[in-house]
Amino acid sequence: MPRAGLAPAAVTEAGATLADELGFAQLSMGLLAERLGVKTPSLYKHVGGLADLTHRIAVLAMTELGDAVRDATQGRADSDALTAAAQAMRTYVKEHPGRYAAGNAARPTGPDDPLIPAGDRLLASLAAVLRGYGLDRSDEIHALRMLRSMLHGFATLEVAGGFQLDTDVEDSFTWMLNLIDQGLQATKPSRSEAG
Amino acid sequence: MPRAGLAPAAVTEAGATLADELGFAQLSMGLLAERLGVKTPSLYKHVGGLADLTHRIAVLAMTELGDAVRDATQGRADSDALTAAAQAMRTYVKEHPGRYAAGNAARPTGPDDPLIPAGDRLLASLAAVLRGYGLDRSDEIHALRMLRSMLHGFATLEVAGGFQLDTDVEDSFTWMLNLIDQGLQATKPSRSEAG
DNA sequence: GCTTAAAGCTAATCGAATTAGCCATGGAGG
DNA sequence: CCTCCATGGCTAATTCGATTAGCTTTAAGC
Repeated sequence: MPRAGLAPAAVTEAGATLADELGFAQLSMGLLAERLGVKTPSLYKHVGGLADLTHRIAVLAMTELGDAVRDATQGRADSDALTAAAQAMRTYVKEHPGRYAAGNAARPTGPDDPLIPAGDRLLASLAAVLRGYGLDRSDEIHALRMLRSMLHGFATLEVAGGFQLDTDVEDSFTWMLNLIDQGLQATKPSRSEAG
Repeated sequence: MPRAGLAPAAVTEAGATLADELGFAQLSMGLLAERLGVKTPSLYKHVGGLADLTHRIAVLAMTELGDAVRDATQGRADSDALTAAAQAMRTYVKEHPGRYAAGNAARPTGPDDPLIPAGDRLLASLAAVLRGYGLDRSDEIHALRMLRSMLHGFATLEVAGGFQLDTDVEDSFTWMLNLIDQGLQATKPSRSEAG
Protein backbone atom coordinates (compact mmCIF):
# COMPACT_ATOMS: atom_id res chain seq x y z
CA MET A 1 0.00 0.00 0.00
CA PRO A 2 1.80 3.09 -1.28
CA ARG A 3 1.50 6.29 0.69
CA ALA A 4 -0.73 9.08 -0.41
CA GLY A 5 1.69 11.77 0.64
CA LEU A 6 -0.83 13.82 2.50
CA ALA A 7 -0.32 16.70 4.88
CA PRO A 8 -2.68 18.85 6.91
CA ALA A 9 -2.63 21.58 4.28
CA ALA A 10 -3.41 19.19 1.45
CA VAL A 11 -6.25 17.60 3.40
CA THR A 12 -7.66 21.01 4.24
CA GLU A 13 -7.45 22.16 0.64
CA ALA A 14 -9.16 19.01 -0.59
CA GLY A 15 -11.83 19.40 2.06
CA ALA A 16 -12.40 22.99 1.03
CA THR A 17 -12.77 21.99 -2.60
CA LEU A 18 -15.19 19.27 -1.68
CA ALA A 19 -17.22 21.72 0.39
CA ASP A 20 -17.34 24.08 -2.57
CA GLU A 21 -18.54 21.32 -4.84
CA LEU A 22 -21.13 19.65 -2.65
CA GLY A 23 -22.00 22.32 -0.15
CA PHE A 24 -20.57 22.87 3.29
CA ALA A 25 -23.26 20.78 4.96
CA GLN A 26 -22.43 17.77 2.79
CA LEU A 27 -18.79 17.71 3.76
CA SER A 28 -17.95 14.51 5.60
CA MET A 29 -14.86 12.63 6.61
CA GLY A 30 -15.94 9.66 4.54
CA LEU A 31 -16.39 11.63 1.35
CA LEU A 32 -13.12 13.46 1.81
CA ALA A 33 -11.26 10.23 2.45
CA GLU A 34 -12.71 8.75 -0.71
CA ARG A 35 -11.70 11.83 -2.66
CA LEU A 36 -8.15 11.47 -1.39
CA GLY A 37 -8.02 7.75 -2.10
CA VAL A 38 -7.66 6.85 1.52
CA LYS A 39 -9.76 5.23 4.24
CA THR A 40 -11.57 7.49 6.66
CA PRO A 41 -9.52 6.79 9.80
CA SER A 42 -6.34 7.74 7.97
CA LEU A 43 -7.45 11.34 7.85
CA TYR A 44 -7.12 11.52 11.61
CA LYS A 45 -3.37 11.39 11.15
CA HIS A 46 -3.55 14.82 9.53
CA VAL A 47 -6.47 16.66 11.07
CA GLY A 48 -8.07 16.35 14.47
CA GLY A 49 -11.49 15.44 13.11
CA LEU A 50 -14.39 16.99 11.29
CA ALA A 51 -14.55 19.99 13.59
CA ASP A 52 -10.85 20.66 13.20
CA LEU A 53 -11.12 20.23 9.44
CA THR A 54 -13.94 22.73 9.09
CA HIS A 55 -12.08 25.16 11.28
CA ARG A 56 -9.00 24.89 9.08
CA ILE A 57 -11.15 25.44 6.02
CA ALA A 58 -12.58 28.52 7.71
CA VAL A 59 -9.13 29.96 8.31
CA LEU A 60 -8.17 29.18 4.74
CA ALA A 61 -11.29 30.90 3.46
CA MET A 62 -10.83 34.04 5.52
CA THR A 63 -7.21 34.25 4.48
CA GLU A 64 -7.94 33.79 0.80
CA LEU A 65 -10.81 36.23 0.92
CA GLY A 66 -8.74 38.82 2.71
CA ASP A 67 -6.01 38.46 0.11
CA ALA A 68 -8.49 38.69 -2.73
CA VAL A 69 -9.97 41.92 -1.42
CA ARG A 70 -6.58 43.40 -0.68
CA ASP A 71 -5.26 42.55 -4.13
CA ALA A 72 -8.36 43.82 -5.87
CA THR A 73 -8.19 47.20 -4.21
CA GLN A 74 -4.48 47.81 -4.72
CA GLY A 75 -4.01 51.16 -6.38
CA ARG A 76 -7.68 52.06 -6.41
CA ALA A 77 -9.61 54.60 -4.39
CA ASP A 78 -13.15 55.70 -3.63
CA SER A 79 -15.76 54.22 -5.96
CA ASP A 80 -13.20 52.19 -7.83
CA ALA A 81 -11.90 50.60 -4.69
CA LEU A 82 -15.40 49.99 -3.39
CA THR A 83 -16.47 48.30 -6.59
CA ALA A 84 -13.32 46.26 -6.81
CA ALA A 85 -13.55 45.08 -3.22
CA ALA A 86 -17.19 44.23 -3.54
CA GLN A 87 -16.77 42.33 -6.76
CA ALA A 88 -13.77 40.49 -5.37
CA MET A 89 -15.75 39.38 -2.40
CA ARG A 90 -18.79 38.43 -4.39
CA THR A 91 -16.70 36.50 -6.88
CA TYR A 92 -14.91 34.66 -4.13
CA VAL A 93 -18.15 33.61 -2.48
CA LYS A 94 -19.60 32.44 -5.77
CA GLU A 95 -16.53 30.42 -6.61
CA HIS A 96 -16.03 29.08 -3.11
CA PRO A 97 -19.41 28.88 -1.40
CA GLY A 98 -18.40 25.96 0.79
CA ARG A 99 -15.27 27.64 2.08
CA TYR A 100 -17.15 30.85 2.71
CA ALA A 101 -19.85 29.00 4.60
CA ALA A 102 -17.18 27.37 6.72
CA GLY A 103 -15.67 30.76 7.40
CA ASN A 104 -18.98 32.11 8.61
CA ALA A 105 -19.83 29.14 10.75
CA ALA A 106 -16.49 29.19 12.52
CA ARG A 107 -16.00 30.81 15.89
CA PRO A 108 -12.57 31.52 17.38
CA THR A 109 -11.58 28.78 19.78
CA GLY A 110 -9.27 30.96 21.80
CA PRO A 111 -7.25 34.18 21.85
CA ASP A 112 -4.49 32.76 19.64
CA ASP A 113 -6.78 31.24 17.04
CA PRO A 114 -5.43 32.03 13.55
CA LEU A 115 -9.01 32.72 12.55
CA ILE A 116 -8.80 36.01 14.40
CA PRO A 117 -5.94 37.63 12.47
CA ALA A 118 -7.38 36.24 9.24
CA GLY A 119 -10.69 37.91 9.93
CA ASP A 120 -9.00 41.08 11.06
CA ARG A 121 -7.07 41.30 7.83
CA LEU A 122 -10.26 41.06 5.81
CA LEU A 123 -11.85 43.76 7.91
CA ALA A 124 -8.77 45.91 7.53
CA SER A 125 -8.97 45.63 3.77
CA LEU A 126 -12.58 46.72 3.77
CA ALA A 127 -11.79 49.52 6.20
CA ALA A 128 -9.04 50.70 3.88
CA VAL A 129 -11.57 51.01 1.09
CA LEU A 130 -13.74 53.22 3.26
CA ARG A 131 -10.87 55.34 4.42
CA GLY A 132 -10.76 56.93 0.99
CA TYR A 133 -14.15 58.46 1.62
CA GLY A 134 -12.75 60.52 4.43
CA LEU A 135 -15.54 59.79 6.85
CA ASP A 136 -15.76 61.05 10.37
CA ARG A 137 -13.96 58.75 12.73
CA SER A 138 -17.27 57.99 14.40
CA ASP A 139 -18.89 57.04 11.10
CA GLU A 140 -16.16 54.63 10.07
CA ILE A 141 -17.33 51.78 12.25
CA HIS A 142 -20.88 52.21 11.05
CA ALA A 143 -19.87 52.33 7.41
CA LEU A 144 -17.72 49.26 7.82
CA ARG A 145 -20.56 47.32 9.39
CA MET A 146 -22.89 48.44 6.67
CA LEU A 147 -20.49 47.36 3.98
CA ARG A 148 -19.93 43.99 5.58
CA SER A 149 -23.63 43.42 6.09
CA MET A 150 -24.44 44.33 2.55
CA LEU A 151 -21.73 42.28 0.89
CA HIS A 152 -22.25 39.31 3.16
CA GLY A 153 -25.99 39.42 2.74
CA PHE A 154 -25.96 39.83 -0.99
CA ALA A 155 -23.41 37.13 -1.63
CA THR A 156 -25.08 34.76 0.76
CA LEU A 157 -28.52 35.24 -0.74
CA GLU A 158 -27.19 34.94 -4.25
CA VAL A 159 -25.34 31.72 -3.59
CA ALA A 160 -28.34 30.29 -1.78
CA GLY A 161 -30.40 30.94 -4.87
CA GLY A 162 -32.41 33.50 -2.96
CA PHE A 163 -32.85 35.81 -5.92
CA GLN A 164 -35.41 34.79 -8.49
CA LEU A 165 -34.45 35.35 -12.11
CA ASP A 166 -30.68 35.08 -12.30
CA THR A 167 -30.79 37.86 -14.81
CA ASP A 168 -29.78 41.33 -13.70
CA VAL A 169 -28.40 40.14 -10.39
CA GLU A 170 -25.29 41.77 -11.71
CA ASP A 171 -27.26 44.97 -12.28
CA SER A 172 -28.70 44.81 -8.80
CA PHE A 173 -25.24 44.49 -7.31
CA THR A 174 -23.96 47.45 -9.26
CA TRP A 175 -27.03 49.47 -8.40
CA MET A 176 -26.56 48.71 -4.73
CA LEU A 177 -22.90 49.67 -4.77
CA ASN A 178 -23.76 52.86 -6.54
CA LEU A 179 -26.30 53.83 -3.93
CA ILE A 180 -23.81 53.13 -1.18
CA ASP A 181 -21.11 55.07 -2.93
CA GLN A 182 -23.42 58.05 -3.31
CA GLY A 183 -24.38 57.80 0.31
CA LEU A 184 -20.79 57.69 1.48
CA GLN A 185 -19.85 60.62 -0.72
CA ALA A 186 -22.68 62.59 0.80
CA THR A 187 -21.63 61.62 4.31
CA LYS A 188 -18.10 62.80 3.71
CA PRO A 189 -17.65 65.84 5.95
CA SER A 190 -14.64 67.52 4.35
CA ARG A 191 -15.59 67.77 0.68
CA SER A 192 -17.07 70.95 -0.83
CA GLU A 193 -20.23 69.25 -2.02
CA ALA A 194 -22.83 71.08 0.02
CA GLY A 195 -20.73 74.04 1.03
CA MET B 1 -47.99 5.80 30.19
CA PRO B 2 -50.21 8.86 29.70
CA ARG B 3 -50.19 10.53 26.35
CA ALA B 4 -48.31 13.72 25.73
CA GLY B 5 -51.00 15.14 23.50
CA LEU B 6 -48.66 16.18 20.75
CA ALA B 7 -49.43 17.31 17.24
CA PRO B 8 -47.27 18.31 14.29
CA ALA B 9 -47.68 21.99 15.10
CA ALA B 10 -46.73 21.53 18.75
CA VAL B 11 -43.68 19.47 17.83
CA THR B 12 -42.62 22.08 15.28
CA GLU B 13 -43.06 24.89 17.76
CA ALA B 14 -41.05 23.05 20.40
CA GLY B 15 -38.37 22.28 17.85
CA ALA B 16 -38.23 25.93 16.84
CA THR B 17 -37.86 27.01 20.43
CA LEU B 18 -35.12 24.49 20.98
CA ALA B 19 -33.32 25.70 17.88
CA ASP B 20 -33.54 29.26 19.17
CA GLU B 21 -32.10 28.25 22.50
CA LEU B 22 -29.29 25.96 21.42
CA GLY B 23 -28.65 26.99 17.87
CA PHE B 24 -30.03 25.51 14.71
CA ALA B 25 -27.09 23.15 14.26
CA GLN B 26 -27.65 21.66 17.72
CA LEU B 27 -31.24 20.70 17.04
CA SER B 28 -31.67 16.94 17.17
CA MET B 29 -34.53 14.50 17.39
CA GLY B 30 -33.20 13.18 20.68
CA LEU B 31 -33.03 16.57 22.35
CA LEU B 32 -36.46 17.53 21.11
CA ALA B 33 -37.95 14.27 22.32
CA GLU B 34 -36.44 14.80 25.74
CA ARG B 35 -37.82 18.34 25.82
CA LEU B 36 -41.27 16.99 25.06
CA GLY B 37 -41.02 14.21 27.60
CA VAL B 38 -41.21 11.51 25.01
CA LYS B 39 -38.88 8.93 23.46
CA THR B 40 -37.25 9.77 20.14
CA PRO B 41 -39.13 7.32 17.92
CA SER B 42 -42.44 8.77 19.09
CA LEU B 43 -41.71 11.99 17.26
CA TYR B 44 -41.97 10.15 13.97
CA LYS B 45 -45.69 9.87 14.58
CA HIS B 46 -45.92 13.64 14.14
CA VAL B 47 -43.17 14.69 11.77
CA GLY B 48 -41.44 12.83 8.99
CA GLY B 49 -38.00 13.13 10.49
CA LEU B 50 -35.32 15.70 11.14
CA ALA B 51 -35.42 17.05 7.60
CA ASP B 52 -39.18 17.44 7.72
CA LEU B 53 -38.96 19.06 11.13
CA THR B 54 -36.44 21.65 10.03
CA HIS B 55 -38.50 22.39 6.96
CA ARG B 56 -41.59 22.97 9.08
CA ILE B 57 -39.59 25.25 11.33
CA ALA B 58 -38.47 27.13 8.25
CA VAL B 59 -42.03 27.67 7.09
CA LEU B 60 -43.01 28.77 10.58
CA ALA B 61 -40.14 31.23 10.67
CA MET B 62 -40.87 32.76 7.29
CA THR B 63 -44.53 33.09 8.18
CA GLU B 64 -43.86 34.69 11.55
CA LEU B 65 -41.27 37.00 10.09
CA GLY B 66 -43.57 38.04 7.28
CA ASP B 67 -46.32 38.79 9.78
CA ALA B 68 -43.97 40.73 12.01
CA VAL B 69 -42.80 42.94 9.16
CA ARG B 70 -46.31 43.44 7.86
CA ASP B 71 -47.64 44.37 11.29
CA ALA B 72 -44.76 46.70 12.02
CA THR B 73 -45.24 48.67 8.83
CA GLN B 74 -49.01 49.03 9.09
CA GLY B 75 -49.90 52.68 8.78
CA ARG B 76 -46.37 53.87 8.20
CA ALA B 77 -44.67 55.17 5.09
CA ASP B 78 -41.26 56.09 3.78
CA SER B 79 -38.57 56.36 6.44
CA ASP B 80 -40.94 55.33 9.19
CA ALA B 81 -41.95 52.21 7.36
CA LEU B 82 -38.37 51.39 6.47
CA THR B 83 -37.21 51.76 10.04
CA ALA B 84 -40.14 49.80 11.39
CA ALA B 85 -39.67 46.95 8.94
CA ALA B 86 -35.95 46.80 9.53
CA GLN B 87 -36.27 46.83 13.28
CA ALA B 88 -38.99 44.21 13.15
CA MET B 89 -36.81 41.94 11.13
CA ARG B 90 -33.74 42.51 13.23
CA THR B 91 -35.68 41.94 16.42
CA TYR B 92 -37.17 38.74 15.09
CA VAL B 93 -33.80 37.36 14.12
CA LYS B 94 -32.30 38.26 17.49
CA GLU B 95 -35.16 36.64 19.35
CA HIS B 96 -35.41 33.62 17.08
CA PRO B 97 -31.99 32.94 15.62
CA GLY B 98 -32.59 29.22 15.28
CA ARG B 99 -35.85 29.62 13.42
CA TYR B 100 -34.33 32.22 11.15
CA ALA B 101 -31.38 29.97 10.39
CA ALA B 102 -33.81 27.18 9.52
CA GLY B 103 -35.66 29.53 7.24
CA ASN B 104 -32.49 30.41 5.40
CA ALA B 105 -31.25 26.88 5.09
CA ALA B 106 -34.52 25.63 3.67
CA ARG B 107 -35.08 25.18 -0.03
CA PRO B 108 -38.52 24.64 -1.57
CA THR B 109 -39.15 20.96 -2.16
CA GLY B 110 -41.63 21.51 -4.94
CA PRO B 111 -43.97 23.97 -6.60
CA ASP B 112 -46.62 23.64 -3.88
CA ASP B 113 -44.26 23.96 -0.95
CA PRO B 114 -45.80 26.29 1.67
CA LEU B 115 -42.34 27.78 2.05
CA ILE B 116 -42.84 29.58 -1.24
CA PRO B 117 -45.92 31.63 -0.34
CA ALA B 118 -44.44 32.31 3.09
CA GLY B 119 -41.30 33.72 1.53
CA ASP B 120 -43.30 35.63 -1.04
CA ARG B 121 -45.34 37.29 1.66
CA LEU B 122 -42.21 38.48 3.41
CA LEU B 123 -40.86 39.84 0.17
CA ALA B 124 -44.16 41.52 -0.54
CA SER B 125 -44.06 43.27 2.82
CA LEU B 126 -40.59 44.59 2.13
CA ALA B 127 -41.60 45.59 -1.36
CA ALA B 128 -44.54 47.50 0.08
CA VAL B 129 -42.14 49.51 2.22
CA LEU B 130 -40.16 50.49 -0.84
CA ARG B 131 -43.21 51.35 -2.85
CA GLY B 132 -43.62 54.47 -0.76
CA TYR B 133 -40.39 55.81 -2.18
CA GLY B 134 -41.94 55.91 -5.61
CA LEU B 135 -38.99 54.36 -7.38
CA ASP B 136 -38.82 53.61 -11.06
CA ARG B 137 -40.27 50.23 -11.81
CA SER B 138 -36.83 49.09 -12.94
CA ASP B 139 -35.24 50.20 -9.68
CA GLU B 140 -37.71 48.39 -7.46
CA ILE B 141 -36.16 44.97 -7.87
CA HIS B 142 -32.72 46.35 -7.17
CA ALA B 143 -33.85 48.24 -4.11
CA LEU B 144 -35.62 45.17 -2.79
CA ARG B 145 -32.55 43.05 -3.22
CA MET B 146 -30.44 45.67 -1.55
CA LEU B 147 -32.80 45.90 1.39
CA ARG B 148 -32.93 42.14 1.80
CA SER B 149 -29.17 41.80 1.54
CA MET B 150 -28.57 44.50 4.05
CA LEU B 151 -31.08 43.34 6.63
CA HIS B 152 -30.17 39.70 6.22
CA GLY B 153 -26.48 40.43 6.40
CA PHE B 154 -26.68 42.72 9.39
CA ALA B 155 -28.93 40.48 11.42
CA THR B 156 -26.92 37.40 10.55
CA LEU B 157 -23.62 38.98 11.47
CA GLU B 158 -25.00 40.41 14.66
CA VAL B 159 -26.48 37.14 15.83
CA ALA B 160 -23.29 35.32 14.94
CA GLY B 161 -21.40 37.70 17.17
CA GLY B 162 -19.63 39.10 14.15
CA PHE B 163 -19.54 42.64 15.46
CA GLN B 164 -16.96 43.40 18.10
CA LEU B 165 -18.10 45.64 20.92
CA ASP B 166 -21.82 45.09 21.34
CA THR B 167 -22.08 48.77 22.04
CA ASP B 168 -23.45 51.03 19.33
CA VAL B 169 -24.58 48.15 17.15
CA GLU B 170 -27.89 49.88 17.53
CA ASP B 171 -26.32 53.10 16.29
CA SER B 172 -24.77 51.30 13.35
CA PHE B 173 -28.10 49.87 12.35
CA THR B 174 -29.77 53.25 12.51
CA TRP B 175 -26.92 54.86 10.63
CA MET B 176 -27.19 52.25 7.91
CA LEU B 177 -30.93 52.67 7.57
CA ASN B 178 -30.48 56.38 7.39
CA LEU B 179 -27.99 56.14 4.58
CA ILE B 180 -30.30 53.82 2.67
CA ASP B 181 -33.25 56.08 3.25
CA GLN B 182 -31.30 59.05 1.93
CA GLY B 183 -30.20 57.06 -1.05
CA LEU B 184 -33.71 55.96 -1.87
CA GLN B 185 -35.04 59.48 -1.50
CA ALA B 186 -32.40 60.67 -3.93
CA THR B 187 -33.22 57.89 -6.37
CA LYS B 188 -36.88 58.81 -6.36
CA PRO B 189 -37.56 60.14 -9.87
CA SER B 190 -40.74 62.16 -9.28
CA ARG B 191 -39.79 64.39 -6.38
CA SER B 192 -38.64 67.99 -6.82
CA GLU B 193 -35.29 67.49 -5.09
CA ALA B 194 -32.89 68.27 -7.92
CA GLY B 195 -35.28 70.18 -10.14
C1' DG C 1 -68.54 -1.52 27.17
C1' DC C 2 -66.30 -2.53 22.46
C1' DT C 3 -63.51 -1.34 18.46
C1' DT C 4 -59.81 0.72 16.42
C1' DA C 5 -56.81 4.39 14.77
C1' DA C 6 -53.48 7.02 16.94
C1' DA C 7 -49.59 7.72 19.93
C1' DG C 8 -46.11 5.60 22.88
C1' DC C 9 -42.64 2.27 23.64
C1' DT C 10 -38.73 -1.11 23.06
C1' DA C 11 -35.58 -3.33 20.08
C1' DA C 12 -33.06 -3.33 15.99
C1' DT C 13 -30.76 -1.25 11.88
C1' DC C 14 -27.93 2.08 9.59
C1' DG C 15 -24.55 5.48 8.71
C1' DA C 16 -20.99 8.74 10.02
C1' DA C 17 -17.45 10.01 13.40
C1' DT C 18 -14.07 8.59 16.16
C1' DT C 19 -10.74 5.50 18.72
C1' DA C 20 -7.66 1.47 19.38
C1' DG C 21 -4.25 -1.16 17.92
C1' DC C 22 -1.61 -3.45 14.10
C1' DC C 23 1.60 -3.21 10.06
C1' DA C 24 4.13 -1.38 6.13
C1' DT C 25 6.94 2.48 4.35
C1' DG C 26 10.93 4.82 3.72
C1' DG C 27 14.28 8.32 5.26
C1' DA C 28 18.32 8.78 8.68
C1' DG C 29 22.26 6.90 10.53
C1' DG C 30 25.42 3.37 10.45
C1' DC D 1 23.51 -2.07 1.75
C1' DC D 2 21.10 -2.68 6.29
C1' DT D 3 18.60 -1.40 10.35
C1' DC D 4 15.59 1.59 13.16
C1' DC D 5 11.53 3.96 14.16
C1' DA D 6 8.46 7.73 13.43
C1' DT D 7 4.91 8.27 10.15
C1' DG D 8 0.91 7.20 7.63
C1' DG D 9 -2.26 3.75 6.26
C1' DC D 10 -5.36 -0.10 7.50
C1' DT D 11 -8.92 -3.04 9.86
C1' DA D 12 -11.85 -3.70 13.70
C1' DA D 13 -14.57 -1.91 17.20
C1' DT D 14 -17.21 1.79 19.63
C1' DT D 15 -20.41 5.52 19.96
C1' DC D 16 -24.07 8.40 18.84
C1' DG D 17 -27.97 10.09 16.32
C1' DA D 18 -31.50 9.05 12.88
C1' DT D 19 -34.66 5.99 11.39
C1' DT D 20 -37.60 1.68 11.00
C1' DA D 21 -40.20 -2.43 12.63
C1' DG D 22 -43.40 -4.27 15.37
C1' DC D 23 -45.89 -4.41 19.75
C1' DT D 24 -49.04 -2.20 23.22
C1' DT D 25 -51.92 1.04 25.30
C1' DT D 26 -54.91 4.91 25.20
C1' DA D 27 -59.10 7.08 24.43
C1' DA D 28 -62.50 8.68 21.09
C1' DG D 29 -66.68 7.37 18.92
C1' DC D 30 -70.27 4.31 18.70
